[in-house]
Amino acid sequence: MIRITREADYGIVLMTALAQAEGQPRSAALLAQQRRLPLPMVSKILKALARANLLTSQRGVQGGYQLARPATAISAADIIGALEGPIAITECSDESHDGCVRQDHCEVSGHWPRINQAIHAALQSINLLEMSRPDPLQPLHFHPLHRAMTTQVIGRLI
Amino acid sequence: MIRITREADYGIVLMTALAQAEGQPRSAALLAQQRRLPLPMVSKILKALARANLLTSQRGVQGGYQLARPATAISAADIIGALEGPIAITECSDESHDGCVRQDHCEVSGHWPRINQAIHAALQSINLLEMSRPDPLQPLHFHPLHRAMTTQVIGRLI
DNA sequence: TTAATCAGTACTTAATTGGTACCATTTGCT
DNA sequence: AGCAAATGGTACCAATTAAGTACTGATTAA
Repeated sequence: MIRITREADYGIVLMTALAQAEGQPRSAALLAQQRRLPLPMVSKILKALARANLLTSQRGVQGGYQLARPATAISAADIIGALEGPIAITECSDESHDGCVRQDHCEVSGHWPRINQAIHAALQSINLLEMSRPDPLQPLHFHPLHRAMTTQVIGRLI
Repeated sequence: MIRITREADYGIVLMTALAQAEGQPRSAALLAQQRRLPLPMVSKILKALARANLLTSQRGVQGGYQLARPATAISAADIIGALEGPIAITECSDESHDGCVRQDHCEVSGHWPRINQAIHAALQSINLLEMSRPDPLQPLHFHPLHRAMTTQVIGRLI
């Protein structure tokens, strides 16, 4: 129903791998191998995370990436935000709103910030340590949201 | 950072218009004109909302659409879910997870449901009546989330 | 000096979205 | 009965975006 890009998805996978590395630097190649992700993508994503100051990088032999802060101080919102940039939930929510031709007729524009904030708060409430722990609260294939949506939207499975 | 489709965006605009119609049926053409949206899109969206039982429809002359329930009983999650279908936030979160080749190496898969639920709860906490009211709490062009992301992601404006 | 590693950018291909067109069906009105 | 106003359904095209690849440059430790 709401999508993040695969880049952000992979980003979280990689960040959890680094969280489990306990401060040891890990090369892009090793992480790609561990998580079975294509190396060029891994490389690209790690670079972006480093530029967003979520990772520190060390070049050269024995170099690699490590978390820039403790895992508890990195949220899902941090990671997703770093990889997807400041694209808000609708077009009206970014600065180009000033040019929105429907501005005068759009009664909800003032309410999107509230929705955005709610989502942002939800993502910020989940930190990397929580995501890195195995032992999820729920069995692996139980997806409550998905089921809820499936029953609601009859016959429109994509 | 997280996106919904324009279809869902328009959907909320149209639902607020219908909420303000106070039970009077409104035709797709009228709504398109009022909100300055392309008629074919409006038509398509209203049809989907009716199929999801958020609207009732009346064919023929003087027909149109109206809310199937009170505005307080319709949430942002309902509307977005009806229009975007049960696409969860990542691929791993839908039923095809069973075939996910990275399953054994993906440590976060058990945590996505938690994230999805958090977002779903956030969207469900906002109902249509709130969205339909003018008088937003904040001035029209103040977008806290966007600013936060902008400062966080330096040099990667898209 | 050499090999490992990160940094940056440009490019190609595939998928998705936004939007349109068309025709069928239903219904009220004259 | 017939007409016009509506919704219902489906198929389709074009434009945008995302996913993934390739290549070249810069840095560092041994």
